[in-house]
Amino acid sequence: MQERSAIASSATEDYVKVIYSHTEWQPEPITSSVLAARLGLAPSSVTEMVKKLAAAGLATHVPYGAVTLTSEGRSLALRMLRRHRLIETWLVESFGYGWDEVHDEAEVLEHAVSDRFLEAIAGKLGHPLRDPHGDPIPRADGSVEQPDAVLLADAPDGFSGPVVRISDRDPALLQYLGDQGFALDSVVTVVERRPFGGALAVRLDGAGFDLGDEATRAVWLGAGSS
Amino acid sequence: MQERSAIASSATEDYVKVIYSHTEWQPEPITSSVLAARLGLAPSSVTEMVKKLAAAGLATHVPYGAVTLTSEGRSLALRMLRRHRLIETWLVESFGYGWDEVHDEAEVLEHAVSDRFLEAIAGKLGHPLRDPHGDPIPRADGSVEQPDAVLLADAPDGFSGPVVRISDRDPALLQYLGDQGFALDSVVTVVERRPFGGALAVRLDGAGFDLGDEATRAVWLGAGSS
DNA sequence: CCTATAATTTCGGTGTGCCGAAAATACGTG
DNA sequence: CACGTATTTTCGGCACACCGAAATTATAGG
Ligand SMILES: [Mn+2]
Ligand SMILES: [Mn+2]
Ligand SMILES: [Mn+2]
Ligand SMILES: [Mn+2]
Repeated sequence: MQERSAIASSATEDYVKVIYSHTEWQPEPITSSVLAARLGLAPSSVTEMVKKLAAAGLATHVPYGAVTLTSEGRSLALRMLRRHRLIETWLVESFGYGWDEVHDEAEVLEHAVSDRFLEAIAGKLGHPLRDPHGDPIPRADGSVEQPDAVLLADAPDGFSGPVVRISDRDPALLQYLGDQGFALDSVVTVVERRPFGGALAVRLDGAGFDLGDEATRAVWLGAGSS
Repeated sequence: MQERSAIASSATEDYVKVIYSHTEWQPEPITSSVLAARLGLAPSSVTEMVKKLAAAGLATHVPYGAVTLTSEGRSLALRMLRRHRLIETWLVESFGYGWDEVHDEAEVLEHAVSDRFLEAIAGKLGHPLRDPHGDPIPRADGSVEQPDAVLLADAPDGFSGPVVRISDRDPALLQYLGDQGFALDSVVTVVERRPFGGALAVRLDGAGFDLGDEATRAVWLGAGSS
């Protein structure tokens, strides 16, 4: 019999959360260096910690290869994402935070609130299934509704569809896009791809924008039409 | 020029909080061993940590003597007590927690919430000045209203006064007292002290109780009459 | 197939906060 | 005032999570 799922440190919680969420909207498995970059840590630190995750039965790791979660690791990750995203939603709904202001606060609170408290806010919010950025909120039983979506950067000319998700990694970008009128469910149409790796021209509510690489790699569009 | 008040670790925050609150209702300064007991740590750990607090300018310590806070330590303590007690109040008022259920959750959250968040809940609560246990909530500017009070164990026979504070250290005791009808502002009268270190007979809302040592050392009464 | 380069891991080391055992100190009693 | 006891401190050590430098491994181009 192995270690009965012991209480994870907040470092452990952050690792599995990042490992899981990396493959949420894209299939590419995560490598040590990407994991290090996302966590803001040195690669050597990550290698060591990943070994500990493996020893704890949360991850598997082929040396020099990708890091994958075990089913136990996945359920811890889903638990943490539920926490993170419910807290973000609650900060927006109940405290008037902007969608560009919630991430850092949630990043800390997700490790601190009790299950009782978390389920209380889930109830107050009516058990929402997506957070302010369109990321799916796993249910308490670990099930998730993952929407089909196309990265705006990959959408063909003429494609049109609702905004399904905007990555919350860069608050400044979120604020910019919010100011421009981008919101979940607003419909975006790809007008034209400027030549030589230039910007992507899109239309939103009748208005036109040129979006750079960073922006088009942060926005996902749902089932639409070409 | 010394270290500009650096961000304190949650260990540091807990130490100054306990040091300060020990002299809140009683004048006796705190010693290493009492501090260790309150924190649930070994005395040797406390000695070392107190040295670090002193080095950080938060406390002063006469070897083999008492631990005292500097003004900087005191203001950090007040900041933490404001956090702890506002969070406790909020859990009771907005989440239906019982007064015996809030302490542990607050103990964690006090280190995690941002100032913005804390002041938001303070506003929602109407800037209360005492928590569910009667402990004063310091204002954001660091000022406190400390009520005059007598420990029930020290009150003379015939003394009568409103409950001003009940220590939140023992949840089981809080629950018991709550079940018996004890609440802030309910009036308690000391009837008689049973001989040979026995219980203390009190009256509350017409009903009589015999309270043991632990209970009478946890309840404070306000200005009353003999 | 061989090698240069980039990614990854290993290794020695750090800071924080904790512990138990042993040594030092304080203090009440005789 | 001296001594035994209780308190406090010192000391060596540990767990956790991190780092940079050096060593190792993968792999892509020639
Ligand atoms: Mn987020
Ligand atoms: Mn989010
Ligand atoms: Mn409390
Ligand atoms: Mn309290």
